[in-house]
This record gives sequence, structure tokens and C-alpha cells, in this order.
Amino acid sequence: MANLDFRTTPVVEFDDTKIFGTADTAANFAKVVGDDASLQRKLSALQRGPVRFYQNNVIALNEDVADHLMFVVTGVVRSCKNRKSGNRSIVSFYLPGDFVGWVDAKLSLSIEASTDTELLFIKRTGLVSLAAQNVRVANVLLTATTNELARAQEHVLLMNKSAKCRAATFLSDLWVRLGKAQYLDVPMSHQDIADYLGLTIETLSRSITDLERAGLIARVPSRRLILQNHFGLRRVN
Amino acid sequence: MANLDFRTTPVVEFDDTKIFGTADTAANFAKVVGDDASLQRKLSALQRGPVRFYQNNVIALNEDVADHLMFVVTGVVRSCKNRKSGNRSIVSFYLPGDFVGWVDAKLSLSIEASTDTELLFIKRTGLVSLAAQNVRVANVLLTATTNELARAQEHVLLMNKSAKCRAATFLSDLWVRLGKAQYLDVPMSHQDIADYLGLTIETLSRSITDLERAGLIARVPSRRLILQNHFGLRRVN
DNA sequence: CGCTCATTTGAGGAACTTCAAGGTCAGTGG
DNA sequence: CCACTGACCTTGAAGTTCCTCAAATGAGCG
Repeated sequence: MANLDFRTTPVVEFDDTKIFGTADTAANFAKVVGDDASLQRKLSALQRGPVRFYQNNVIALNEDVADHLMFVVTGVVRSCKNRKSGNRSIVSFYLPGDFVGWVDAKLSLSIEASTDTELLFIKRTGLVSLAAQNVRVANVLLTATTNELARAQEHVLLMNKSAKCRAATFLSDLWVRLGKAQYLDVPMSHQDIADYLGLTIETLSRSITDLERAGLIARVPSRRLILQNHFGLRRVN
Repeated sequence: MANLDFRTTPVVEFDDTKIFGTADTAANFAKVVGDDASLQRKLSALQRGPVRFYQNNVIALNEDVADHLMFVVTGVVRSCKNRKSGNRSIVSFYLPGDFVGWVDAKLSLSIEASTDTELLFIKRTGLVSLAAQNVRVANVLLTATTNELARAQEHVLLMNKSAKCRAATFLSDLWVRLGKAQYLDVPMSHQDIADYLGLTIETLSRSITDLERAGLIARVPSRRLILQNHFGLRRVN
């Protein structure tokens, strides 16, 4: 809903030539198909990167992703609709290990870096023809798309619930997707979360405060949370 | 939101042995991969049906669809979440030519007949291994899932708009999906549409009345509409 | 016609948004 | 070290949209 500069005049600042080594903890594209070395070589041949993007920069407009798919190595990517009116909806967040870019042109979404992020770019046609030779790859792709479909459908369901329930479910889901660590370090801004949940930041803030007062979560400085009662969080109405 | 009998105690009344001839106008599963006769034979071997289901009956609970995918030949199928509280959200409508059942277990959705419908049942594993031998099949499956993903994402975007805009967009989209005929014969009930749009039937009714008064649509008896100003419908806020 | 069920209309209330102000935190420079 | 800044988050009060509840109207069918 905010009308910030970076949305109306987004700037792409990544340096295409700068190649980063992938940290051990970061998501690895080749690993998704298992340990077959020859297959991993073929997959590596299809990929370019990782390429780094800085927070709030546009990675691609959805018209551009016709021939490439992206794979998130580190950070968080958002796909969103920026309306002329200045308000915005975030359709999905992509975390390390997720593929971005299955949905082409029609929706004219903008793919942006919600945090600093590193991405691999993968030739779409090459990946599909690899899938047509190898059941394992075919299954990985089908699983990737149906998982994203499942998340989109859960997102739809979430939009029919109250503000407090949306916030609670979001935090709980994020905690699970990030690996159920002791602390939940929320990587994206409240504005991003609000735009994802279809709420204003004010309503989001009030909802989170309610959850805190109910003893379901506790706050630690700098966007860090403790989910004190995870089961309770999932039962909020 | 309604709490009707068929929701709390759904009855499956289809007769598994009753096989219908598919009308010429109905969607044809084998045709989706083109004219290759040998391929069509392999696909036919994977399918069972068409099986008929009557309006408001449960076709499958999402736990059941692990090994079968469905293909809509005639009628409309809905996938929905029925909550204990009695209220309901419809996640998606499937029209002739659509595949149903990509998303498995996790969401525990109920697949139901929104109108009388005829479905083909397709062995999931067989279809996937066929995709791993044939680029065309692989592409059809990938296209089917990404199209559904695109629709789900549009659905998310829709939930951030006003009631009147949701109704207008729904009618316009339905008209397009059904082939842009002169008349739009809305196949599903207002309750179904309301549950899809996250509105009450009252708000939906008021919204449609507003659209009529604005001259964007006109009503003809028995759920038939004329979209008098299709361009205007898409611009409603 | 008289039944039932679906849809429409109205009045009041709840939830969320809007607008406006105040607070917190990290980084910066005196 | 401390004040200053700007981005981000929180809180409060008023306004809007949609929901809830209740009743009226309309459509389909024996």
C-alpha cells in the first residue's frame, strides 16, 4: 500500500559479471535431483550464476522470464503486482531452494528481491527437454510446480480469515519453511508481509501485538521472534 | 458460509459402472497431446470413465487423489475447504478441459461437483512416466500445472480488491474461459461464487445489482447474463 | 395455487482501513 | 559520547466496507 520510490522507479543494480561462490548452507540446484553425477553435470551446463541482487531491486518483469527459470540460493524473492494507484499485492515469497518463474507473461507480475539475494538462472527449454529424458527430473519439476500451486491455494484460503489469523499463520508457515529454528528471524519487511496478507501495515502491527499479548509469540530486538506456542498459533481465528 | 446439509453429510451417488459416451462438444483428454495416434492409444489405456457425478456430491477427498488425476469432460468441479464452523472457501473451479488433482494431501481439500459433471480418471504414475518419454506430454503436464498456478495467483490478487471488482472480474473471467459466447450462462450457484470470492451471498448479490445498474451487464432469466460492456467490467474498482 | 429454495433488500454492527501522530532503532556526523 | 536523521514500526481515533441478522420478493415445480 505504501508508495515508495523504489516501487515506482525500480532500479536494477546487480552486476551480471560478479559470480559468487555458493555457501555450504545455501540451496544447491544440482542437489535437487540426487547424486547422479552425469545428471548433475548436465544441470550445471544449463545454469548461469549465482547472480546477486540487492534488496528491493527488480529482478525481472514477468514478460522477461519466458526463457529462464530462476532458482533461489540465498535470500528472499517476492513476486508482486504494482498497481498505478501505488498499492501493491505480493503473490508469493520464494525462499532458498525454490524455483521462480513458472508462470509467464499473462499476469505481468514483477519479480523483486525482498532481501539481498543470490539466484541461479536456468535455461527453461533445456530443463524441460532434460525432464523428457529422465523421470527424476520430470518428477522434480512436477513437484516444484505442484508445491507452489499448493502454497498459492493455501494463500487463497488464508485471505478468507481474520487479520490476526493471517498474521499467525504467516509466521508459523515461515518458521516451518525456514527450518523450525529456535528463533524466527523474519527476513522481509512488515510492508512486504502486509502486502502479502492483504492488510495494511497498521493492521498487521496490531495483529502481531495481539499475538504477543496472548503469549503466543515473543519479540527479540531486530525482527527476531520466538514462537512460544506454535500449536496455539495455528489455532488462532 | 452457508451450512447446508450436503456439506456436512455429503453423499456420493455416482454409479461407477455407468459409462457415458462423450459428446462431440465435450472436452477430450486424448486430444490435448495432438494427433499422434500411438500416443493417444497409450493415453486411452491410462484412463477410466467418463464417470458421472451429480451436483453437490463429493468426488474425492484430497487424501484420495494420490494415485489418480481427473480430467473434466463436462460440467464444473470445485475444490473447497469445508470448515467445522460451517463456512466454506472454494479454492478453484475446474471447467471442461481442465485437470483436477495436482495438489495432494496437505491441504485436505474436498473435490466436489459444482454442477452435474463427467470426469475421466487417469493413473498418475502412468502419465508421469509417459511424460518422461515424450516431450509433448511433458509440456502438456507442465502447461496444465502452470496454468492452474496462474489462475491461483490471479485468485490471490482478486482477494485484495473490492467486492464489486471481484464480482466483475469473476464474471468476465468465466465468460472468457467458457469461450466468449453471446450469453453467459453461469453454471454454478451464487453460494458457490460467493465462497470462491470470499464474500457473502448478500454482498455478491448487491455487487451484481450494482454492475447491472451501471449498465455493464444485463440479466436474462435463469442465471443467464449478457456482458454488455466487457471492457468496462474489467475496469471496475 | 401453494410450497420450497434462491435471491434481493434493509438496518445495524464488526473488522479493517485511513489519516495522523508518536516511538524505536541503526547509522552518521559533530 | 550524544544529538540528528531517516526508515520502519506502533498506537489512537474516525471513517468505510463488508458482514450479520431479519424480512421480503421472486423462480421453479408439484
